[in-house]
Amino acid sequence: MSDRQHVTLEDVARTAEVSLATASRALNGTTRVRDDLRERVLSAAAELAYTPNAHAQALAGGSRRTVGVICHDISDPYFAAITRGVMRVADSHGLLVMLAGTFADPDRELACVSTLRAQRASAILLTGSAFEDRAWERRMAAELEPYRRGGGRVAVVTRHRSLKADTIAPDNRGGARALVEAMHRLGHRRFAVVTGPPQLTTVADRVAGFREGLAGLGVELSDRDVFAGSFDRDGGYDATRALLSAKHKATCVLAASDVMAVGAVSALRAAGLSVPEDVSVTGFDDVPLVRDFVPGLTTVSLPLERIGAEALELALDESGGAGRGRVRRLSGEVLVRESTAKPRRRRRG
Amino acid sequence: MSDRQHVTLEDVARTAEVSLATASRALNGTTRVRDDLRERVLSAAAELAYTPNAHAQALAGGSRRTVGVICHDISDPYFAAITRGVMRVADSHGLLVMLAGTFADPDRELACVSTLRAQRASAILLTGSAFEDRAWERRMAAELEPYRRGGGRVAVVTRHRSLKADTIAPDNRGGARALVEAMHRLGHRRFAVVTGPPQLTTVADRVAGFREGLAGLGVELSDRDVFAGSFDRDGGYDATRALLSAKHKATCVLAASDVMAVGAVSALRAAGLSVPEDVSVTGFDDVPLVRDFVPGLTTVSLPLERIGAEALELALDESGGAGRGRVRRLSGEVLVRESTAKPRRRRRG
DNA sequence: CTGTTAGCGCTTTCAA
DNA sequence: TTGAAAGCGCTAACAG
Repeated sequence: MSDRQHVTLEDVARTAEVSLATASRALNGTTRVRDDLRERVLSAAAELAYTPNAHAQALAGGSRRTVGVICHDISDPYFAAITRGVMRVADSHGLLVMLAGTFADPDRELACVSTLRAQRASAILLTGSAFEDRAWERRMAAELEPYRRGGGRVAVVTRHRSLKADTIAPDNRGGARALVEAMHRLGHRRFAVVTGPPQLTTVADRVAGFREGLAGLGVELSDRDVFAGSFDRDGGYDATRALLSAKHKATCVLAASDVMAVGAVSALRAAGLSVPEDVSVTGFDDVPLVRDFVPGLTTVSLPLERIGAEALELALDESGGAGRGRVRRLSGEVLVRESTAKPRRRRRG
Repeated sequence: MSDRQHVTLEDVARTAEVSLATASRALNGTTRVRDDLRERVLSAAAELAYTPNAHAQALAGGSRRTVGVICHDISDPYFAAITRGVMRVADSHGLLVMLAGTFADPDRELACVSTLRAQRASAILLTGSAFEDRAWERRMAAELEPYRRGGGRVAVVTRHRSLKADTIAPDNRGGARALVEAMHRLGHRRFAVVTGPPQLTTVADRVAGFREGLAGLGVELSDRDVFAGSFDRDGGYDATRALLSAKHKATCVLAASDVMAVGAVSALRAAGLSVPEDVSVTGFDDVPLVRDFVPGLTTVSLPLERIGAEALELALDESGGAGRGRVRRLSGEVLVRESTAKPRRRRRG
């Protein structure tokens, strides 16, 4: 009650003229409390604008009311959509989301786990790609292991090799394969890929899918057909400029994400080319706002919000082999829209 | 060390054969500790994969390592950009962001503050609009007041009447005024507004700005020129459909946000109209991805990331009248792009 | 510089 | 049912 001080349960108990234990029980509904006492406690709490100290609660062995979400960049609509899904589920469980952004920095990712561990988050969700890096994986595993031992739950989105965590696995590879098959059907034979850093498993899987699908159709995708930039809009723009300077003759540019595709289209336009008349462009993800682009972006649609929601549900679900690498696969759907068309100079298969 | 248990500072101290206090000091660097002892503590901590229990730390009067951000919907690029700015600053202060989404529900907003209060967040940032509702304001103030008394810091983005909190105030009104003036200069005389719920202060301010600016130019904006929907893409779409069914003869549609503008453009297109040939459309915010839309959206550019960053900085800054309603104004800039053109049937002023 | 000790605010036995 | 009391893990006096 004094200045710059919190109202504590003790204040409430005193005001209500009951013991601490009774006040606690009345507030939490753990045990039956005589009605009149409960009333007194409740009104005292309201009167004093009491809010329990979550730290004290957590420390006393009570609740773990938070979950941690680690993403690369919340302003990327891919992560924003996933996080939204997480938040919906968190909300329905009365959990608060602690959000950490790593800006795709492996070390920061590790540091975030450590912080979330310190916060005793009830679950940690790794929503960004893993990094294809043995040493990193080892360190991450070392960080996660004691967290789990302490009762923490972990779920990851996309493949995290050797982390044996519960996983929500969007079918990047299969989606990529299906996409190139559709483009091949449309008549395309010369492709280029505009992509992010290959160490990201998401990127690696998608590119592998492109390559596989094309190989199955007798089209080879060499390293000279792959242009990498940062995994964002500007990366798409830059990689496409590189492609243009290399005078690549692709009739179809495969971007590793919708956001990169947006950059790609802009770069193409800036160079005086039109989409899809001169070049076809595809994306990946089907993120919300991009759906309204004109021309509509051909892409692989992923249920982003659901991915986030299921990641948290999976982490929270204690049943069946919990924590021991359960994998839930989610497939994508190829959406052919107006950013792709038959290539100008068509050749028969 | 036993199963399903956390490694505590005591374990570390025991392993390092020092006292609890020494272990604490070695880890936190609060006081000088003999080098060899510190070494022992550090290596014991590393060996045991020790992570301090943030709850215990907070409870013991140590750190407050988190800040709370309350937004309406993280998948809205407006909030995503602001939150990104917040996270950047949080990161540089070693703070973790606790993110709460209210989906523009006033009650949930209140509940979020309460939760964040319980978590003893060092600051709470209200990034969504306030609701123009006396009762709500009172309740919000009642929730915030004890939080502040306990040393909590509060900052809000956009006007929150009677909350007398530190405020980052983007100049919605002035920006809106400047925007309509630019459109008037282009030759437009008949306007319609596609907007969100008028209870949101952001919406109210922008519409007021439109109205004011137009009035100054001798153009009246009546209630029949204003079409409201939800404050998102679909709201923009729906409101525009309503506008269309009402056979409104606007030559320029003023959307209350970029995201709504995207919906508006789509609705117009679906009705067979082209932008800007048949109708001009403007947005507000200049959110990232929309910058790549074609036609480029005429809008008022707001420094969203900076708004988020400054909100947290302001909250954290204890100097000068801290907490007592300091206001930092940020102005927007009118960006005329290709979604607006001279109206078909031009008339002289 | 190091160790001992008293809390921080709450939950939860254990008795009454 | 209710109350007293023992921690949860850590920090910060306070002595040594």
